[in-house]
Amino acid sequence: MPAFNARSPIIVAMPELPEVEVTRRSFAERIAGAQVLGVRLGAPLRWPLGCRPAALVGRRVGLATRRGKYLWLPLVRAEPPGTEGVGGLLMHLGMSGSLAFTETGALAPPAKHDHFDLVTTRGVLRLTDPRRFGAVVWSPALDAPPAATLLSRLGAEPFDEALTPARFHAALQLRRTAVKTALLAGDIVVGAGNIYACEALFAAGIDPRTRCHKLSRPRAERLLACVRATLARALELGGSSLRDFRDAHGSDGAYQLEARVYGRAGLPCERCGTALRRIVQAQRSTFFCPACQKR
DNA sequence: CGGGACGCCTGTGAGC
DNA sequence: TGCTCACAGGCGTCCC
Repeated sequence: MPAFNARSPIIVAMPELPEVEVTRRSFAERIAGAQVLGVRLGAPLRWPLGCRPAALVGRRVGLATRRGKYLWLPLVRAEPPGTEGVGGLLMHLGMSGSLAFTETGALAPPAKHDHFDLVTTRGVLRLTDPRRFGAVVWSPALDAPPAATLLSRLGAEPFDEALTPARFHAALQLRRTAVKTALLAGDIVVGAGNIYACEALFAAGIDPRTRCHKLSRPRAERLLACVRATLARALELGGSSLRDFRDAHGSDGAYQLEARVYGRAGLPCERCGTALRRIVQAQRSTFFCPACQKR
């Protein structure tokens, strides 16, 4: 039983947008410029790779980028002359995946849940994913299928300044579903997974069952600010945990989130003392304070 | 066409 | 103490 007033430390096993971004930063510059020597495949992931592993050999690794929770690793073909092509790997960590880049010579042999190794001249990029919801998919270009198809459904990046309060509010006006469900769906704004969606709605004082189109402009603006603040805070924590990880403390690189509502059903709201509730929306648990969060 | 249900997969932990 | 089994979740896909 957690202490009465303590926030529950939640070990975030699933990679949310902040952790994906921290992961990207951890290897992007170190692997950029390397040449692909080979690919090792383990158990199948969500989708097949989509090309022969040998087709990647000799390609030059570009700078990894992120869109939503997807990572794009450009693999440039330069030889022979006249056959230049960008192409690359679209990667997703699912809910239990992690990526680690290990300098050449220090790599452990692949274990049970290591499903993909990109062996390069600078080291090995390895995807580990116990539940195998993750994916590594070849795409001939970022703006061609299958990458473009997968990314086409994504909403705005949460920190994109083009996502103004007015645009956020306008997008919500077009929806009749519950606001929590819309946040999770990620087609208006990406990045708020189940935990962050709950936490952001609590911070904004909005009942997760509120229909999107019922939200006033000021409340929509407040929600957007809270989504951003929640993700920014997690990004800070993710960054600090990564440093801990490098210092050889954490064993799995997980970081801790101070949850005010997530996983705390029955415990008192730390703002008003009312017992927090758990409901199910779109097959997912939602945690909220029935007193602080208004429709 | 919006919106909700389903299923993939396996580690975890509650309950017997 | 050991076993069973529901549950957790991102998100593409299917169906109403």
